[in-house]
Amino acid sequence: MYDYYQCNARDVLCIDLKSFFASVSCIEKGLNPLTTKLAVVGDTKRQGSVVLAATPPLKALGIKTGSRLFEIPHRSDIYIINPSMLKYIQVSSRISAIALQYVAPEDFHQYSIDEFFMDITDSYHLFAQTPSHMARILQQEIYNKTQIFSTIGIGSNPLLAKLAMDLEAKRTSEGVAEWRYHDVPRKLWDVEPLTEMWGINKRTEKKLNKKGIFRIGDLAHYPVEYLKRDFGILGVDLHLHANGIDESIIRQPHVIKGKSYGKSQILMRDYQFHELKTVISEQIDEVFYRVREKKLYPTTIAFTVGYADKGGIHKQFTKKDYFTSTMQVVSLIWRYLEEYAETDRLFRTVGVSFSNLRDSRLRQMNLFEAPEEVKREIIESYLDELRRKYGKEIVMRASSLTESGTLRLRKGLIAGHKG
DNA sequence: TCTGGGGTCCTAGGACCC
DNA sequence: TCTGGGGTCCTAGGACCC
Repeated sequence: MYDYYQCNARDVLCIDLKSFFASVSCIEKGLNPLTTKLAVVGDTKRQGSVVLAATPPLKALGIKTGSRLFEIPHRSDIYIINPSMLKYIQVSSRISAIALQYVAPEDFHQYSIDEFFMDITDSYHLFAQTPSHMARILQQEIYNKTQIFSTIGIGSNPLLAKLAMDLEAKRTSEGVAEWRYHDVPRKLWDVEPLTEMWGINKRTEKKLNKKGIFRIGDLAHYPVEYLKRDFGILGVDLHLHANGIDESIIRQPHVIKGKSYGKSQILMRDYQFHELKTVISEQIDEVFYRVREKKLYPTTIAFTVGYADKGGIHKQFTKKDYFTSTMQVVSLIWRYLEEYAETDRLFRTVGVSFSNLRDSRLRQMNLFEAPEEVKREIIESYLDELRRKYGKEIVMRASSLTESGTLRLRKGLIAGHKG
């Protein structure tokens, strides 16, 4: 047993916007999310497309996030629509702004587009009697101003707040639940299967089951040294989390270790090998544009291509200096693929990712750098200006106009979704 | 009836240096 | 000459999140 008196004792809220994409899309159409059957899917034209969000009445029919479009029954009372990412981002920002009326920015953490944390320890007194009261005030205000329902978990640390939200608040009609350390044995330890808990998915569950661990309580009582031996740091985290312990404090955000920017796509059809070069170029162009906007250059670039049936190639390259142009990266990748890809097979997925980013402002001009390189950089920065002025898609490579180009199709898409 | 897209973190093993 | 060991960087691959 742990001495919970030694642990963080804060008042943290974890707020989840209920069926967010689906709700926003309903509201946009003047429909009520609580009574309408609506699903937002990645792309309505693809039968295999995944469901990104579904309203509660549709979920009641067995359709959930991750279901496939072809699993949704053909019925006149079911709406199936494409995402409107711009709209979702707008609504999400409005809601975050509401939350920021109640905490200082450093006590606020946006976890994803539809989930955020607030440490209200120092501020809730100004607005409410108790943390739970504060949660209800916030929930009500979000609803009044946006028509979006939220579920809120309250806990003594971010983990307990998240667990309270996932495992209890979501299942109640009011959508608020509070978990303190003393609730852990009663509320957390009976949880089963293990995948119910944040941080445990199928693979880990399987490995834990082999050890005879089936409930979170089993995990909490399993000797931590064995978990450490078999799972490393993750094993220690599993042990602590099963005991409700999480020492992170929102005001001291952890530094992200290896930030990366990437772009990946599942292609609309199977591609032949020679067609890939265009797509890869487009992706690299886009990611370069994004990192340049942040005044960064990558020292490591990675790419993945997946065959249509199965398997694929993943490779990363690191350059002491750093990569500065699309051409440079494309030719490196292409040379590799020409040598190692099975060029007579068909391809279905492509992705690139940049990491190990360096601040370009610190850049020292390398006197030995090929003049061609410098020229390309100048050209790219000029094109960036055009992109900023007229939008990312205004500048297309000539190859994008060929059959294999995807840019024209993607025009009007944001974050890979139809906007 | 294959296929969302964007991320983060961890580990193991090899290369290389002192 | 069968031998040391630690630090750092890099790559591949796995796992999980929303």
